[in-house]
Amino acid sequence: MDLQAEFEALGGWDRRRFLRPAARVARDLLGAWLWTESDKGPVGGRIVETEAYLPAGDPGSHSTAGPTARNGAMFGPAGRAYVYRIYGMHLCFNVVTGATGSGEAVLIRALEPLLGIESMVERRAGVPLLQLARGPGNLAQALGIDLSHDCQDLCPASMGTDHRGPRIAFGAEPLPAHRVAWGTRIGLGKGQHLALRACLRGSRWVSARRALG
DNA sequence: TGGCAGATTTTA
DNA sequence: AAAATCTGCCAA
Repeated sequence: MDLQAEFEALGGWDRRRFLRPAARVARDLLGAWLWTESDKGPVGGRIVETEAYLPAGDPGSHSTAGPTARNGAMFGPAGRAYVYRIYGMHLCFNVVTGATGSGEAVLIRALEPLLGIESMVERRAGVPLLQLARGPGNLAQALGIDLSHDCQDLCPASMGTDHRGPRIAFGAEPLPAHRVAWGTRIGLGKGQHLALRACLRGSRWVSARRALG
């Protein structure tokens, strides 16, 4: 099927898909479409790499010590964005999951660019196609995600013409289990032992190749 | 291909 | 002081 046709055939977003535990949502998001709207239409692609951050007992999660000014979105309803600045210069984009107040989310680490590639090239200034949206900071830049999107609802009842923020739509069919590879999360000081990083097995678009199951 | 330093600023 | 990162530079 043609890419544009595949994109248009997506049912749209569904908040119920985000009400599940983060590790489950991390898996379900592989193969889902993530995009933002621009003057020239949708900009984004197919998600190939995610990381789950658990509500409790996860020392690697921002939510581990309870709500703060930064992580407030994590304790809000599922299906909203959690966007934060890291290392003083990059942004990371997450989807809040689970029950309201539980403090869990899924970090979107990489996607396969499929929609509005020209816009991503423009934003990423001379970067090769392979690296357009590889790694969470790069992905946020390619899609034009910024701090104003923090706490934004990814699943509005209707999409007004002025909606520019990120959107996610799941594919009709779930990805078969053998297409999913799990590994440990990247860049953490604590909680490194947990295998909560999900990758589309064999995808060239993932951000790191190390130790996938 | 792999390791490391540097950029840069908010956060707890 | 450390951080859910990225890039360029170096060595092998």
